[in-house]
Amino acid sequence: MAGKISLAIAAERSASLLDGLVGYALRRAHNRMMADLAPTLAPLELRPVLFAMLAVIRANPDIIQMGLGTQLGIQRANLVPLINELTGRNLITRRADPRDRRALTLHLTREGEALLDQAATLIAEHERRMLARLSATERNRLLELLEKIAAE
Amino acid sequence: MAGKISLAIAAERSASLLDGLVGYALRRAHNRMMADLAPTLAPLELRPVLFAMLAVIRANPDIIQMGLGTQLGIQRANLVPLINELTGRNLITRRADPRDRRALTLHLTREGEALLDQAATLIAEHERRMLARLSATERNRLLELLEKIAAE
DNA sequence: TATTGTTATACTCTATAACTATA
DNA sequence: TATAGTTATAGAGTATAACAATA
Repeated sequence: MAGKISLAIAAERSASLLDGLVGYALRRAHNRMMADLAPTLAPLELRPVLFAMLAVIRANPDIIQMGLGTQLGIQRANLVPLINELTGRNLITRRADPRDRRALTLHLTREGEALLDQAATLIAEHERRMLARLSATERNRLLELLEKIAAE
Repeated sequence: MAGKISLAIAAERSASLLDGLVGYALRRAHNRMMADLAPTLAPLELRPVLFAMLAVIRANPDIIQMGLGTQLGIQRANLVPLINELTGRNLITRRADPRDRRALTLHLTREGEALLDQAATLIAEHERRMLARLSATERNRLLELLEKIAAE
C-alpha cells in the first residue's frame, strides 16, 4: 500500500499537545496566508500593513494618525515611519486638522486610490487561491467564527 | 436611543476593503489569542514558542533539531538559541544520534515533562477563556476550517 | 493635566550567508 | 555533493520613554 510506504519514508509526526488547540491552528493558517500575501503585493511594492493603512484611510475620510493606529493596532510611534513611507511615495497626504491643531488628517492621493484599487484586485485573487478548499458558505461561517474570537 | 448616542460619540469606523477578508479576520483573531497566551505562560517563564517545542519533542521521541524546526516552521539557524535556552534550563537534553553523527536527538528531562504538564493546564484554561463565545460544535468546526487553510 | 505627533531606542522574530563535520 | 548544526548578521515588527505643541 502506498500509504504505508510513504508513512515509513516521511518524517513521522506524532500527535502532540498542539493538535487540538485552536490557537495553534490559527497560527498555522495565519502563517500560510501571510506567506502568500507578501509576494502577492510585492509587484506593487506594498507590504500588507501599507495596504491596510490605505484601505482604512480611504474608508475613513479625515481620519487622524491616532485613529488609524487604533484601528490597526499600531502604536503611534511605530506609525510615523509608515506614514512617511506613504507620503514619500505620494500615496497619501497629511493636512492640519482645523478642529485640533495637534492632529493631522490623512487622505489618499489619486495615485494612492489607483494603487489601492490594483492591490484590492490582487488580494481578491489571493483570497480565492488560499480559500479554494472552502465553499462560499464555509468561508462566511469562518468569518463569523473568527469575529467571535477577535471581538472585544 | 443609546445606540445612536454611542455611535455619535465613538470614533466612527467605516467599513473598508479589509472587512470581508478572511486574512484580516485571521490576523485579528490570531493577535487577540497571542495577546492572552504570552501572559498565560509568563508565570512559568515560558514563551509560546518554547511551549510548542516542548510539546513536539515529547510527542516525537528522538526527534532531531531539523525535524523540530520543520514541524514548527523555525529555520535551523533560529532554532539554535531556543534549544540552548531549553537545555540551559535543564528542560531538554541533546544526545548524539547513533545513526547520523551530524544530528542531535532531543529529549525532555523530568523537569521539562513537569513544566510542560503545567503549561498544558494553563493553556487549556486560556483556550476556554478565549473561546467562551463558541460552542463545542463551533470550536470543532473552526478547527476543521482552519486546517483546510493551513494544509499544504 | 492629557493628548498628538515625533524621535530615539531596545527587544523579539525572522531571513540569509558561510562555516564544520559528517553523510 | 548534500545535509545537520552552528555562528554572525541584517531586516522587520513591536514596545517604552521622553519631548514639543496643543487641547
